[in-house]
Amino acid sequence: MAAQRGEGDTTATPAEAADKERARAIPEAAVARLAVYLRVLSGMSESGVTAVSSEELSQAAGVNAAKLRKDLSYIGSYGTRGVGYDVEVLVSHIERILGLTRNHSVAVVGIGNLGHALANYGGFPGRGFPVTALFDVDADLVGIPVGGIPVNHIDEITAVCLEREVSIGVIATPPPAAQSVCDRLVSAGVQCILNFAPVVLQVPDNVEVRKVDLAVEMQILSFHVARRADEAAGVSVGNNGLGVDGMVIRP
Amino acid sequence: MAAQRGEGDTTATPAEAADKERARAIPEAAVARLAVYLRVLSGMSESGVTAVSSEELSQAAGVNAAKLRKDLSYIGSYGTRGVGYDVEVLVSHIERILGLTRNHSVAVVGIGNLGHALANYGGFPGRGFPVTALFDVDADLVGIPVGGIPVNHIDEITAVCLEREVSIGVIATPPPAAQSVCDRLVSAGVQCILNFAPVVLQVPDNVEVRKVDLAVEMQILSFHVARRADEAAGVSVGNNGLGVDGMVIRP
DNA sequence: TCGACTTTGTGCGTGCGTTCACAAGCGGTA
DNA sequence: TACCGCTTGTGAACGCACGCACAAAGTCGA
Repeated sequence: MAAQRGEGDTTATPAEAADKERARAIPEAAVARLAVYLRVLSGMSESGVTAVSSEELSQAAGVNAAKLRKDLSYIGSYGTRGVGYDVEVLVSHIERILGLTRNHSVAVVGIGNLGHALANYGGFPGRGFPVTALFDVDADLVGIPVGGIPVNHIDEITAVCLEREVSIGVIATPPPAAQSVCDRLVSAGVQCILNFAPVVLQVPDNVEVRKVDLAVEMQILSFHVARRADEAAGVSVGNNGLGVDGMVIRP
Repeated sequence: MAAQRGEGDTTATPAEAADKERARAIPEAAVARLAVYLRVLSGMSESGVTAVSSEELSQAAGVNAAKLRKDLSYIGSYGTRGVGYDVEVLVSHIERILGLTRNHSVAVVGIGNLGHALANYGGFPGRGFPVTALFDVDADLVGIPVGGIPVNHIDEITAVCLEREVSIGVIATPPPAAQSVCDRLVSAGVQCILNFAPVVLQVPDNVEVRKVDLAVEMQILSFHVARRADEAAGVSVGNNGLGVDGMVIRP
């Protein structure tokens, strides 16, 4: 911890090394937004847009312009002052930082409703994530192709994942099976797991887990709607119908 | 902004008002975790567990014990020192804070692969979110029941949502349709939207949007795997193969 | 009844992330 | 070539959230 930002590295290609060096310092939240910027930029690129200003891009991505510039500054200085950013240049740099240059192959475990949906996505939007393996416990499903890929039995996870060099595992199983599936994926060398099962997974330090829990998302929304309803009902900070100092905000 | 925490409210039921008062102060991040605690607690309750300490609960939820206690303190003091928390009590309080006492009915728009999966969830795990309406543009789908609910045409969103008092809208359409669908939901009075389409939605201030973007999640994972690979390759802070001070951490 | 132990609730310091504001830099123009 | 206006990149201040560490408070046993 608290490693001093020593600028004494002299090995490797200058630009490359600088990127890797920087990758550590990018805040988690900024990484998520970079992915959004990439999506917007890709759309612009397809529409023939070649240049964009931070103001335009930030609006399209739904964030603050200053925040966008700071986020982009984490990956380097690729803009032109007085002009803006070259769309293609930004796309390629963000892709490199996000590690999208290497092709990640994805395995989906649990071919239920959600698993089907994921398998049929077939190469997630924004490309670069080909689904190359599917697994399920149900013997009736084994061998049947879903989205063009045949389903393997769950016991084959380790072998198949090693063989096809799967780098990202997606868990879409019922909750009780999730941990066991996770363990198998880990033992197959998978270091990234996207978990749709409402379970807290136990993994070694070298494995990254992201979870998507639809019920949690719903409950967060529910919280906000409840808060809104309460505010509307006038149960706010000593609010008796008037503003704090008798002033009406946004009449 | 900067409203002083005035303790001069004398209206409404004491406990209720205190809750609403507090709801404003709960950090966004804490709300998300409360939902996780609720899930874990529900599981414990079903297993017959009646009491739990912050240490146990925090481990089950995968967070720091101190953080858990702080999160729970946002909703009130319902623990017993020297003992712990009563599971049922916590469950009911978290449910109230998250607004789960009122039944939210959910509409899913876009009955493709993902929409099917969502519709078949039928009342999301952890109950309280009954799916009561489905919509799609495809005339062939209209009338066909999915997960027990017949599909309506997308033009009927406003009427049906108003009639069934839908409070949460889920957008699972292709990207180009998302904004238009969103607008219709909003005009039907829906104030909470869960958006699976990779698009930045424009909504009025009084509407809450949460987005789930699978490609973004993948890309975040990709970033981490890339960072790990770089570290392993030795492109770290002046690392020449040895630890910072020549010591091997975790041999 | 009293003491010792256990666990909660929270005040406070620290670190991270966001925002502001402005200097630096570049293209266009005369 | 020199000036002007526009946009980037970033230093610095702010605010929030996290985690520590401890006092408060309750239970259990003697």
